[in-house]
Amino acid sequence: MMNSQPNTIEELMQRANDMAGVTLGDVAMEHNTPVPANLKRDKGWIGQLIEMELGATAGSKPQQDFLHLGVELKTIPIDHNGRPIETTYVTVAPLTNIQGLTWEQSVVCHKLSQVLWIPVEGDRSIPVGERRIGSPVLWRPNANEAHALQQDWEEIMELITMGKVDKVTARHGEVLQLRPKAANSKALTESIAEDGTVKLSNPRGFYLKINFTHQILTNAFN
DNA sequence: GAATGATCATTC
DNA sequence: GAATGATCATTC
Repeated sequence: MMNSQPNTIEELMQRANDMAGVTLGDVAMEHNTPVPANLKRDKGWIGQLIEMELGATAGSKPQQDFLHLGVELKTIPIDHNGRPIETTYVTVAPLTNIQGLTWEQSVVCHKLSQVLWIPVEGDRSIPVGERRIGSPVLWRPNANEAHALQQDWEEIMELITMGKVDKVTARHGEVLQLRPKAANSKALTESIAEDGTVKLSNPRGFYLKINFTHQILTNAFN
């Protein structure tokens, strides 16, 4: 069961605000969806449940969840202090055909231009169905945040362009990092070699670091 | 394999 | 306890 697409940001925010304080179990019941005992084999379950509730366009397209509203949806697990428990996946990193690609043209920039954050209790000691949804945060990066993101993105993409993708670790970047994003460490995709030819590497994704998303949530509630 | 949704689990 | 590298389910 899927709610209809919201027509305006106001409508989207009203739905998001209506979820605040509600448990995942309550939302799941509305959608006749069984609640998993844990997320080991259902890592995307919460995200997909919230998509149903808010009427996000289901699909695997590399674009914002609410394209007509210019909004990307992200659920984010938080601990009892409101600090994010996990980094936030943004998108797959392009490893080929990237000559001339600018920050402004990048999928990272587009997806992060406006994000609706839905905090959800993520402590593993709380049964999934009893975890409560928090107050939503509609965020647009301010000048400092946009600059930090662009800096990291440009530094990482430069290394990829130079054929050094396999030398980039999660330690690169202040707010944005590159990490594996694949079924497992054996998965391969084309990338650029140091001599400019094509080679194979483990697919990577861009992730937002915890300190960055924590600041976003903190700024919104203070 | 590639894209979505992410969290798990081992290592620091 | 936090962060990095590894992994899971699903769709096409």
